[in-house]
Amino acid sequence: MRPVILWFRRDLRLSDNPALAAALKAQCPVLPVYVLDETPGIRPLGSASRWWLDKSLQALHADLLKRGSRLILRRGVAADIIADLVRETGSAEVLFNAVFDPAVENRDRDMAGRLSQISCETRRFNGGHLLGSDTPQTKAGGSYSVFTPYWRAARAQVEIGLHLPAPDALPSPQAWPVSEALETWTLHPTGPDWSAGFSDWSPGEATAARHLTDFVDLALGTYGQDRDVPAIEGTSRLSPHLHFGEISPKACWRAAVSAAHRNSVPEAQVEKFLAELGWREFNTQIASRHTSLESRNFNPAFDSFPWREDPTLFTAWTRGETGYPIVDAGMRQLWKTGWMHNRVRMVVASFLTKHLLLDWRLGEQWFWDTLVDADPASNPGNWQWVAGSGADAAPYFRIFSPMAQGERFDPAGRYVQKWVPELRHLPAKLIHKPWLAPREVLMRAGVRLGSNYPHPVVDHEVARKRALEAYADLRTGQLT
DNA sequence: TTTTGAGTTGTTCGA
DNA sequence: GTCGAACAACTCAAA
Repeated sequence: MRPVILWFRRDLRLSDNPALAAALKAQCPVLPVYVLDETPGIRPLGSASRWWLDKSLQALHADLLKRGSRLILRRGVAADIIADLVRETGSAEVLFNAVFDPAVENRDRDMAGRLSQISCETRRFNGGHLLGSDTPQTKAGGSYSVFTPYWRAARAQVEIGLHLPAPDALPSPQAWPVSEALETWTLHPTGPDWSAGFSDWSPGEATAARHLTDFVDLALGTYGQDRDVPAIEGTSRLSPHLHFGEISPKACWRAAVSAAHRNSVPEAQVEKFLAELGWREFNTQIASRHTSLESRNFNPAFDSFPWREDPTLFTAWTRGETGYPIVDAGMRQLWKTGWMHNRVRMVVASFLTKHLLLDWRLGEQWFWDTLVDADPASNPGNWQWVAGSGADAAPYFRIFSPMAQGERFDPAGRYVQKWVPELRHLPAKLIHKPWLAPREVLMRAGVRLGSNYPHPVVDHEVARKRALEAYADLRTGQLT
C-alpha cells in the first residue's frame, strides 16, 4: 500500500490537525515529515525561533514515538525534498496544513504541479487559522484594510467545528526513510549559548494545552485590564505556541467561549481575547495580499520618510541602554527571554521609530531575530502599525511618552526593578525618570547616571517635536 | 454617486 | 485635579 506524507510546517501538534485527520482516514501508512526549509524567498527563521523549533520538534517526535510513529527530518529546498521523498517512498499523497503567506502558497502550488506529474496528489487544509482563504469581502468586493469592520464581518464567519482529538496510533510504513539528526541542524545556540533566560518556556503541544487552560482559569476573567500590566501575567503568552501551531487558534477560541458559557468569565473579557486572535487573522489576511511587508511600506507615502541613520543609537536601543527605564526593561526582557510584553512592545517600537526616527525595518528585523513568537505576518504588521505606515495604523501624532506609559502601566515600578536591577532601589515615583531624581536620592539608590545607568539618549520633548515635524514634512512632500 | 460616521492600545495644553 | 480639544486631516466601509 502506498503511504501518504504528512508534511508538518507551522502545525507541530497531533490534535486539531485536519491534515493529520485526513491522513488517518486514508488508511494508509503515514510518513510524518518536517523540512527545515531553505527555499529562496521564504524568510529563514530568526535565532530565537530556531531555539523554539528545536524543542518543539523534539516534543513532536516524542509524541509520535508514543504512537508507534516517528518524525522524518530533512533540510533543504522544501519542494525538492518532498519530491525526493515521494520518489523514495512511492507516496500517493502529500497532506499539509496551509500557511497563508504568498511566497509559501506559490511554492506549494508549484510543488503540487510537479508532484502530479509523478502521480502524487496534494491536499491542503486549514489548520492554522480561524478563517481559511475565504476571508470576508467588503460590500464593494474588496478585502478589508481596517480592523474593526474586518473583525465584525470575520467574527460572524468563524466556524469552529468539532475538536479533533490526537490519534492513539499512526500506521507505520514497512520501512522508514532516512532522517537527519536534529542535533546536526544546530538550532540550539552554541558558542555562546545565550538561551539560559529562555528556561521558563516549554515548547510542545502538551504544555501549550496546559498553558491555555491555566490562562483561561486564572487570567481571562481580568484580561481586559491586566493584559496591559507588564509586571503581572495578564496576557496569554500563547503567541509562540500559536506561531508554531502547537495549539490551534480554534482550540483557543473554544476554551475562551466555553468559559463564557459556563459564566466563569464575563463576555466582554472573552471578546477582548477573541479580538486578539482576530488581529492575528487580520495581519495574516493583509500579508497574504501584500508581499514583502517586512521590507515594503503598506502605505507607500512612507517611502519618502526621512529615517535617520545612527548605528550607535540603534545599538543603545537593542541593548536596553537608552536611559528610559521602561524601554530598557522591555529590550532586556526580550534579549534574556525571547519575549516581550505586548504593552512594552508598543512603547519600544514607538521609541525607535518616533523618538529616535530610526527605520521601523531595523526594529522589525531585531524582533524577528530575538522573539520566540516572531511571525512573518504579525511582526511586520505590528511594526508598521506603530510606525504609522501600516494597515489601519496608529496616527502619527500618537507618540508614547516612556514616562507616562511607565507610570500608568507599571506604577510600582516592579517591571523596571526586575529587568533594570541597577534602578531597583529608586522610589517608585522616580523610577521611570531617574534623571529627575535629586542627587542624594540617586546616591542612596546606588544610581550613577552616565556611569552605571545611561543618561537619556534623546530628550523626550525635543524628540517628540522633531517626530511631529517629520510627519508634517511627509505630508507636504506628498502634496508637492 | 454622495454622504456620513468611525477608526486597538496617546499626549499635551489650557480652561 | 479634571476635562475637552488639538494634534492632521484621511481613508475606509456602508448606507
